[in-house]
Amino acid sequence: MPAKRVTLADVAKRAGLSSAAASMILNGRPDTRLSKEAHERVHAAAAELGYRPNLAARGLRTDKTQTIGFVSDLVATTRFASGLITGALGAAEKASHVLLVTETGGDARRETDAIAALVDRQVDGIVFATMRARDLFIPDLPETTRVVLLNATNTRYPLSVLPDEEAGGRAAVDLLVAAGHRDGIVLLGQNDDVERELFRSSTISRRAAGIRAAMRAHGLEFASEESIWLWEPRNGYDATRALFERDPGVRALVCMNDRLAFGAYQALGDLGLRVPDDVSIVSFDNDELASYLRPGLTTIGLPHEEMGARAIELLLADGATPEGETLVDMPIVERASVAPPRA
Amino acid sequence: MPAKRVTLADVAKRAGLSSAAASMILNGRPDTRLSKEAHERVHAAAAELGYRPNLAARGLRTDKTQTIGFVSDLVATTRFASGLITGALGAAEKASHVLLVTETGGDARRETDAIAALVDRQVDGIVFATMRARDLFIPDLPETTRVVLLNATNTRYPLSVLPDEEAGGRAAVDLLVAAGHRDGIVLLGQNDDVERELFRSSTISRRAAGIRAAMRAHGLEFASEESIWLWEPRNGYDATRALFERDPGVRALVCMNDRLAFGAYQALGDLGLRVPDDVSIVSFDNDELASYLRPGLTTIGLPHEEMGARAIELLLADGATPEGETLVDMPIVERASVAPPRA
DNA sequence: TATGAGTGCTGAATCCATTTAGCACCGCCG
DNA sequence: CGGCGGTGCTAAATGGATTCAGCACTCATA
Repeated sequence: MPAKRVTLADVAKRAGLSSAAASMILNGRPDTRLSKEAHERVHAAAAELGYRPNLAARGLRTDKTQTIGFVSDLVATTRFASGLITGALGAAEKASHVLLVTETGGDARRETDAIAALVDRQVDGIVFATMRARDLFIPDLPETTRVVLLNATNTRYPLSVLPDEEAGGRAAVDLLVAAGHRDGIVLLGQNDDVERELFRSSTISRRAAGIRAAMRAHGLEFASEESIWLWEPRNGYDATRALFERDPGVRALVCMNDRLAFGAYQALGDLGLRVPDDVSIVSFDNDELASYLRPGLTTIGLPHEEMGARAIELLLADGATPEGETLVDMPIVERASVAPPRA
Repeated sequence: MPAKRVTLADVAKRAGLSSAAASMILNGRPDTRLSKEAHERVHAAAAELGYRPNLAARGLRTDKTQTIGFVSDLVATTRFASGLITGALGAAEKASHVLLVTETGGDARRETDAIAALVDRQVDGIVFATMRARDLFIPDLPETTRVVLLNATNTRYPLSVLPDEEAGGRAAVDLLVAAGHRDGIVLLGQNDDVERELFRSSTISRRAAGIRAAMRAHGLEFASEESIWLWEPRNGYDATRALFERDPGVRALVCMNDRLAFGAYQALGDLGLRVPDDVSIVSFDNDELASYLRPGLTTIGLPHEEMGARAIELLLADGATPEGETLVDMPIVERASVAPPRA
């Protein structure tokens, strides 16, 4: 690239036309009456000079920047967030847009600052993503700013993209039932009696609702429900050990997430029990972990990337926007942790 | 926020001054001779109206956008990339900058497009990050664009940020030696005889070099070196089983990464061997996994976040820039996988 | 031969903040 | 009283693209 930026005026001059004409031609305006020759000359000149429009100047005039703000509470911690970003990045790229990414740590002040920074840069729209789907607080925004919520909901902004947790929950149970399980099924992580008042997050309650609906539909009941506050491997381990000491007849585990399942694997190993011969396991998230486990963990995946992509598509789709929630299917990834119950 | 954007002219009018004066005051220009009253009136007006400068307009004039491009080959796959981004995001936020993030998948064409998109938006600088530190290809850029490489090197752009793998490699071996290991130490993942010609990545070869240097310094030799092409748990599992079938006298494993170590844990478990009583393990990366393992894996961490932050700091530091490579210390995270060798 | 429609294009305003050159005024000195 | 230096501020240009209003022509029609 040359030292001096090539401007539209340079292109116009080389083509022997006004910059007005050059602008219209390069933007492919339909109703213009410029000659074929003019078109050719301008395009040739632009190509020869390596012209690239200055988007700051264009943005100043048109109030469109081809830039989308992506506000996330956490990108580092979970792979979930980076999946969302990757999906969003891909969709944005397809639409020749670019993503201004910010991270707020869930802190209201940082969130306000981040939004100000984005608005100052005239983003065309903002995607708010959160890791623990909740009703998100959103500061005031210019009315023209389009907003899509990703893994979150908000009363003021109706457009949101969520995983279809209800269906996912049902799928998990169906998997077990299809393998022949009816008794000794335990729900690991959630206990509605204990947690009725607890705010976990709206998507998690849908997951639980789906699980319960499927159990009812099959006329089954959980042998027990284990409430676990923190869904980390260590807690899954402890809960599983305690569970089997109390009730050795457990044949299947529905784990609320893969980390819990990972802990369960470890506990089962220490107890001399084998997956899936002695106990079957289904879980949620399709964490990286799930593929590392031996045998592979069957899990209902969180469709991060597709969700990210959908959010951008929704943001960019003008006109026919599907109001309300967009539910994205959770993929059922069957590995090797489910088998018929031992006789 | 009001429907119409507040412009500098609005502020100036309300303060009873010209926009030139308002601009100077709001930007805190030092040598200006405007009165104290003028300062107060302008600041008051700006506050009352909620004035926010239009950065597109400013950028057009000043060629500074307070925006940094972050080009990464992969953000989704490894947590490594998101750590880099998080670190970069934090440092950028401190400096009131914002990050335009793009992902290229390592594809040259997407890379070129991404850079064009960033240059079009007049970014102040670009950070190129790659997951597998390599000599990165970078298309032509305007001469004024500052560039920092993150986990990569390039002959044309000397500024780069890398983990101090050589020191990290030495630290891993030192840990084992300090616990009393001298014999039966195996290097899992790398075999210089086999891989001499193989291009893995420049940082990995430094890691290996550090490991070897420390062994030499202690007057030790590996009982064996296992070459593994893909550093995934499955491969670590297979290699470890084969290793112990061949040589049951192995007392310690230096794993080239945590996923390999994870596989080794699984294999050891299946073989009835315990970590760290029967065999000690040190590894690299401080993957999320490492904390999930039982007992916790002692590992030399990749300082993602600090690296990301340093890259931004380097980019923004004008003047006294440390030419060349900035090496970031790898944290030694001691958990429970190293113990004195069994007698 | 005006009149009108159509064709191909341009001039100038506009978006908003920054910045340079310089105006108007004051008090003071010789 | 003329001139000089300092003080406090403003007009206008600038950056680059978009866009509206309209100019200068040609050709056909009444």
